[in-house]
Amino acid sequence: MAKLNKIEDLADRLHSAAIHLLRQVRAEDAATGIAPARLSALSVLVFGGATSLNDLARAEQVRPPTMSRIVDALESEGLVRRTVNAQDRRAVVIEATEKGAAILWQGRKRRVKFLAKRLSRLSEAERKQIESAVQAIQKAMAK
Amino acid sequence: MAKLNKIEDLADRLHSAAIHLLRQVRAEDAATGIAPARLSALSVLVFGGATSLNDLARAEQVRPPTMSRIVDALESEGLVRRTVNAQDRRAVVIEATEKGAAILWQGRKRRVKFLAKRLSRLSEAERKQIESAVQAIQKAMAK
DNA sequence: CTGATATAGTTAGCAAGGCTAATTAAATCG
DNA sequence: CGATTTAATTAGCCTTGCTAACTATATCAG
Repeated sequence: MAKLNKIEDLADRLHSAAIHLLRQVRAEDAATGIAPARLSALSVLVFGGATSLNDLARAEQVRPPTMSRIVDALESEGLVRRTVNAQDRRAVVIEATEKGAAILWQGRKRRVKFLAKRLSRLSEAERKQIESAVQAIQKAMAK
Repeated sequence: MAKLNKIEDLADRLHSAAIHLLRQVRAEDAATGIAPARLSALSVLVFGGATSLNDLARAEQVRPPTMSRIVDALESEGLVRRTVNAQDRRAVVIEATEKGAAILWQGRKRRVKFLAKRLSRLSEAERKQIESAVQAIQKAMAK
């Protein structure tokens, strides 16, 4: 009843902390005026570059029809652009427009600044602890 | 360009780690057969006890009509029970049924076990780092 | 004590975002 | 060249978010 439960307790608290953190950070996204799934897809395009629809769907862990509709919405808002892939005319190339990239950047800055402000409440030592923990978490969660 | 950017870099990495972690953990919930918003509301009822509809909506950060519908669904699945509050007959008391609690418990165990398994890949020292970081994160994110 | 106001919850109706099944068009393979 | 596979879309469903409007009960002011 000792070790395992201790790890499960830690898992539980880490889980809660992650939920709590993301809830607050996501609230900042409202200021972009872009709905969550759209913003997330746009982020992949801005930071990862142009992709096909299937790859974008995979990256966002949704099915292609779902992503097709999200791209429709982003396109009609002028935030992304669809072009036919010349090498494979079945496929489309989706990329962020200038406008899309600019809006995403503002939102990104807002989110990171919010979290940074919260982290600035801590001591340098506490931030170092988080720094180490982030690495450990990445290691633990790697596929 | 020194300190502030360093904190923002940390904020960025912490944010990514939280997203990555929750994405994987949530995938476990599919096995419960209960839709996400319903599962989350049920969790509040099981771990926090009976509440009014408005309180439950507040706890889940949604509006009352949204919660009313979620409770409808949970009720028709036999996972929660609505009764009239005798002190204030406008209000309802919502509580988990035995069945609801049992199903939630299984899902909870699955989720925590999944995360614990990932954490068990780490050294005791790395888990200690996460332990400290969780406390620091809670402190940083407190209202 | 009664009429006005406030509060708890529901209903109606809309939008976003998830899914599967079926379709269209292009590429590839035998 | 015909059959199969692949990329994307369309159609149609469900869940979950919202606001506005409604019902029923409680409370408060005169």
